[in-house]
Amino acid sequence: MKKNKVIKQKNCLKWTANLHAKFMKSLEQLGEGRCYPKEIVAVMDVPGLTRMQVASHLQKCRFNNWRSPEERKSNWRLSGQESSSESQQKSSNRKYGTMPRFQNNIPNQIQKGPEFPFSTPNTSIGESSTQEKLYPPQCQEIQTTSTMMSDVDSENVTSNKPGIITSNFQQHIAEQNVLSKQYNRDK
DNA sequence: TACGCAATAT
DNA sequence: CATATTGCGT
Repeated sequence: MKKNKVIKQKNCLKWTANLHAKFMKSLEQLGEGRCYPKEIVAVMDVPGLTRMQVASHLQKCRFNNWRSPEERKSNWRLSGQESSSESQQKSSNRKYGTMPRFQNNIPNQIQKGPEFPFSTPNTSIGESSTQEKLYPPQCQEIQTTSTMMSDVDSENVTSNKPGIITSNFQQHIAEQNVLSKQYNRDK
């Protein structure tokens, strides 16, 4: 036997807003109904990224819009509230290459806002009547994703340092690297 | 084969 | 909790 497979790493890819943005961009680029994980990976051209990871993330995105870990940090309260609405698709069609909700419009107009939505409600807890996005039984809301433009940088959890800074002019804070090791081992 | 998704594992 | 991995159906 030979020893190989040194490149076998079990990296827990950290889906940051940046990476996620690129991910979405690729989706739009490919087009609706054509976002195959393989293609996505190809267009993303991110070394280290495997089809599985994309597929896994894609799954979550499809189900719900997926909230970035950073955002998730902000609102984490309340519970319950569920709606029992179901829609059945009577299509034995395979939902291939479907995108998560909304899906950007066709590449017709790029939202280029010289402004950035700045919200600084980061003072503490307390108020937080954030408008929750409820899913009406039938219509879905369309939300425009913030058009972010930044380079790509693959973040490897393996001894990766925040060396790469989002060297850009107007870029919001860099990605925090608060690695919280949450090891919850139940007995 | 590859994708989609549920369940499951870490 | 988030992501990876596995398994099954299509």
